[in-house]
Amino acid sequence: MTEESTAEHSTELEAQLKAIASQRRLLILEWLKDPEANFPPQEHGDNEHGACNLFIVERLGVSQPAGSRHLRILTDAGLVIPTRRKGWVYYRRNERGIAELIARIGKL
Amino acid sequence: MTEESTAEHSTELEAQLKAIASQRRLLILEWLKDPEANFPPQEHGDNEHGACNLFIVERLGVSQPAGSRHLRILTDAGLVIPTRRKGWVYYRRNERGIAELIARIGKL
DNA sequence: ATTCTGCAGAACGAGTTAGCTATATCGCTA
DNA sequence: TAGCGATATAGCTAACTCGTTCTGCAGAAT
Repeated sequence: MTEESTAEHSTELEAQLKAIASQRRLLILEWLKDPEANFPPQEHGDNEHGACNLFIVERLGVSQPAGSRHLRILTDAGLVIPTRRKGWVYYRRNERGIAELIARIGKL
Repeated sequence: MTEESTAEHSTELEAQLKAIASQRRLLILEWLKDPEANFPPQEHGDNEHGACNLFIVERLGVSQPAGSRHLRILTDAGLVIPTRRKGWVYYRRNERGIAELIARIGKL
């Protein structure tokens, strides 16, 4: 940490902006607003953790590695949170990170 | 227009997001908040129209064509407004466009 | 223990982006 | 009209993005 220059800040903001500057990733964030409505049923309670990689990949219509990378970019940007559970990885929105990004952009 | 799918929306939003997903273009927008403070003096009143290409280029530390393209990307995204005047082109923030973008992102 | 399933990484190709130099255009001035 | 200064475009290269397929790894199930 101990970032003092604004350059680091800008770099992080830039990474977040690039993360959402993609139609597919915008869709993922939109779908994750309501996992139960947008994805097939999962085991009881698992929707609380979001949706698993496979469902997202299928709905995006891209290969599994491609979807995996999109989710990684969103994760690295602090916009989604992965949860490993019983062999699957569920992704849910990081509302805090998203709110922070929105606040930063609001100062544009 | 009768846009039926949300794709059109997303595409335009995506273009705007890509426009600001660049450190250099973020800097331009920041500097244009206060042209008088960030750029050399120009003819009386001209700062009201923003700053000319040359000053922005010099401050960015890139070649003139590179700066020109950054400004074009911001213009196409509706985030800055060019004003031709006496052989120069002054650029100023398009506060309305910026506010619209911020509002859209707020719905993330 | 082996096998199967879900996810992530490596490696590659196509398309895009960002920088440069050189050249063209455009408006003002003489 | 000719010339000059400020911008924009053309053409090129390097680097990055996003898609693919193939491979690797971890945990569950048989």
